[in-house]
Amino acid sequence: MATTKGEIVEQFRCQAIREAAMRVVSRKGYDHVTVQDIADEAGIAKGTVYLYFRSREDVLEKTMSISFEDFHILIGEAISRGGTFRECVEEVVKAQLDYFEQQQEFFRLYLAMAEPLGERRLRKHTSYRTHIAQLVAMVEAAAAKGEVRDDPPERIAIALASVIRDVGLQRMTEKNKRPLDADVAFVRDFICRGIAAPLTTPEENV
Amino acid sequence: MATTKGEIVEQFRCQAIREAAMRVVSRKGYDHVTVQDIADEAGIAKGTVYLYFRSREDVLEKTMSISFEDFHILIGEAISRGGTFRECVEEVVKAQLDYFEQQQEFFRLYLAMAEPLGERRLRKHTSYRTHIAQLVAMVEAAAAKGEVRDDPPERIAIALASVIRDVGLQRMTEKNKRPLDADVAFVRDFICRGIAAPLTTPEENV
DNA sequence: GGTACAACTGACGCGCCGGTCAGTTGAACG
DNA sequence: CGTTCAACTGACCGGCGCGTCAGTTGTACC
Repeated sequence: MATTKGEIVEQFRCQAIREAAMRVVSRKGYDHVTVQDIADEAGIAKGTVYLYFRSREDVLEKTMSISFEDFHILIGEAISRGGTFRECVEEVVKAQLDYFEQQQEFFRLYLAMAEPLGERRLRKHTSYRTHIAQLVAMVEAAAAKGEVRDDPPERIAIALASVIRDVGLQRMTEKNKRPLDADVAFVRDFICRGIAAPLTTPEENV
Repeated sequence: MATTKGEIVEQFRCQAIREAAMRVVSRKGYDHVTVQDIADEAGIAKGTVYLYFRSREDVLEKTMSISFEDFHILIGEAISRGGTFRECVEEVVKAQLDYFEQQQEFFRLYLAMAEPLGERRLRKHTSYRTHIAQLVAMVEAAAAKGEVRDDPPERIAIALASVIRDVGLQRMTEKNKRPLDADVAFVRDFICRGIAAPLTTPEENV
């Protein structure tokens, strides 16, 4: 038997705990989540958490990594959907803002990870670095085709991620939302007309 | 006597504690600072802290507010130095990146405040809102003169703050620094060519 | 020197949290 | 029904951090 009954149960429990952890992190923030919180949210005893994870940090670490997997795939698809750099940006922005809207819990996790302080995390988390690396690759590809200015791709990628994140955050805290498309267009134009190659002068509007 | 001897001593102590708190926050991050840390850094006993502040939160709150005062003044001056919107942005970017470089302790504090999670802080801190309000006012003034696109000033201000912050952060974590001017120019062009009014097509370079 | 008082100290109380482990539950099997 | 065993539980331990307060120190005034 490839997967025993016990292994199936283990998978199920692990997933339930991670999902609980995600919900709790989204409510209380990474630093303020206790193991008891996670256990309560999952409807199990605290000790049970330790049957499936080594420590609190282990739970949170794995929760983040796995939550980011879907996100990475999503962004990867968005990038490959776009042709020009402008289209790529539009797809990425749309994908991110939409996903943030749908998965508010994940967005909070994303914010927690993007938070620079806390020493351990300080942008060092693998998932976050992977995310940035995706954007850097996108920018480099565009740079090779002469579609973007000759600036460090890391700078551009960071700037892109920053703007998307903070616009997403602003959307979350607003009561009456702007249409998603309006913000997608805003960010796309903001980015593209900010880093468009100097040669191509008359860019389209909206 | 306007200010008694006791009041002078009190002012002095309060300031010493706040400065100590700022240094410790910059090392350990907002959430992980203990009152004992602050007391040790200030060279006093923990109990003494409570003679001048009501609680740990009170120390950190006041530390933030007062640290931001200088910052607000600095940014205000930068804005008033600039003529065109482009110049204003250049001045603000330069002022911020330079200040972040000089006052790394403050920059960490700034990052801690910009962090969205943690409920209490979540962009609600007065100092941070004032900071954004400064930028919004700058954008609105430029919009009135037709220098920027017709997008919500809040969006533009947030985007500006985001880019500056994250570029500053990237500068901090890099070992071999780019010249400050290079990053100032990068952010300025990034912003301006991204939100320049559609009419003025041929913008200058660098 | 003696007194009074403000400033300061740091050990202590208390509650919280991560992690453990002896005990309980319940399912599977004979 | 009895046995076995893995899964699960939650009381408990050690440590930590906030805030307190009885006690100490230093200073000003008599």
